[in-house]
Amino acid sequence: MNLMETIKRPTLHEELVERLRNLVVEDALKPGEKVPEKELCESFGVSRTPLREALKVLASEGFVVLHANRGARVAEVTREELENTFPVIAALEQLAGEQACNYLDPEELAAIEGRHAEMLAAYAARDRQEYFHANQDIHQALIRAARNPILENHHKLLAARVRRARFMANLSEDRWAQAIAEHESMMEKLRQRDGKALGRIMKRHMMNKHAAHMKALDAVDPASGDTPDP
Amino acid sequence: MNLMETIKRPTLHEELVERLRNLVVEDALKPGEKVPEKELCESFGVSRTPLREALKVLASEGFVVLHANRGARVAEVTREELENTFPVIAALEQLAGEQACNYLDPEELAAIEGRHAEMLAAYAARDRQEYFHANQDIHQALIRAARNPILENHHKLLAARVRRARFMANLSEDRWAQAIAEHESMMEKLRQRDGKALGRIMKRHMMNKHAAHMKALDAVDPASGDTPDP
DNA sequence: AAACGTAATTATGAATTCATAACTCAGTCA
DNA sequence: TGACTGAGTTATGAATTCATAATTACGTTT
Repeated sequence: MNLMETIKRPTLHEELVERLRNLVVEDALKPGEKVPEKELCESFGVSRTPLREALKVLASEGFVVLHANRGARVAEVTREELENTFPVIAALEQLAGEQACNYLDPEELAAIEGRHAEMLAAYAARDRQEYFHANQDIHQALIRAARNPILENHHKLLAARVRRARFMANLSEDRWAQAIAEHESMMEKLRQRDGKALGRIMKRHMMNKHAAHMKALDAVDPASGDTPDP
Repeated sequence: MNLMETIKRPTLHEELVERLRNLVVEDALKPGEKVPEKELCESFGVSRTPLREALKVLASEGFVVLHANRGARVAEVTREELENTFPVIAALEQLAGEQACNYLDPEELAAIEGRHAEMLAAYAARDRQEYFHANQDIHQALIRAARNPILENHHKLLAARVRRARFMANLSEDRWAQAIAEHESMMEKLRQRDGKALGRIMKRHMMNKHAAHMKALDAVDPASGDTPDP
């Protein structure tokens, strides 16, 4: 028989992990904020047990921090964390780029080409929202093309952590243009199925993003953690 | 004041995550086996709540698999998982190697030299147990030298998953000699603080380990998942 | 005897309860 | 005024309870 791999019926805690992680990544729960266990239980209509289970896994993923007998707080997005996270993502993207070219099928390439075109359109229209979405989809598709769920999983978690920082650093015009150029090169190498080159470009692309983020952070908060004085 | 960073009093679920993960990695809980919730509660002297919390995070780490209404089973170590995991570890080790040379201080180098010597002694004495431990310590120290907790954390999790496979593949004499040679090169590059070269070697070292594991697996189970016939 | 159906049992997910640590905020004293 | 104290309140970690899905055991039918 076997109509489906496994019936998709998520348990409460699985559902909650997804939802809470989104709240954190989408900045609905602000860094440093105490996670309001009670409120969330009521608004989700669940008891504390599954919610606390979800918080435990979110903590292991680094989205919240647990303090014994003092509950959970949303993890801060620190400069140090970004400094550490980007290089790891870059390494994973490099690997993904190398592997993607081995397995990519025509439909996948077509889908990526399409999204790439939409991203260019969003750039032309200066539509940051749509640009981010298209950009994210492209990276995700490239990672997926590597056919490595372990890689995909770790990348997804790290990418989510970095995505939280988009509220801190606004894309500069220069960086935006540079990113577009990098994506053009990526598409070129992808069409040629040149994995090594694609990997190198994706790594550099990510390290440039890293640099841009750090520069933007410097502009806002030069002393890296000092309290800003107004 | 501040005598300690933070008082080290792990909550039950944290303690349980560590202990259960060790049981899985050390093969006390066998792949595919149902995790005996009740038994473990009794033997650890805790209620189901913290134990189940621990299982949730172990599941997110990939050490157990949860089936709704059907409890937890120890994750299988499949060929496919190994095929996927090794390249990711290799990518992380490459990054670690590159970074380690930037920050390594003399005491750290001395400690690694010491452990390296002990590893050579274990090799000479054909002491697999001690060899594995020294080897593991060296890799861990190199990762730590990169001063990147994110990298360290992800590497630790992946390394633990692969460590489970050591029961499946016995180190061949050839591979052992090759691994020793690779470690000699690593030490050389480390002394020279040649990060790029160290990274390359560590990556290759890991991919060679990967190949050795796969070869050993082939010898035991050529059809990759078929039931072996005796 | 094999296959099916059904009742009893067990195991699991989730809610609830409970003991205690942490926090709040008057009241006290320097 | 401002720091300290301690009762009262709240929040948290963990145990327990509860409803139900899954499994097992057993009987029935062919």
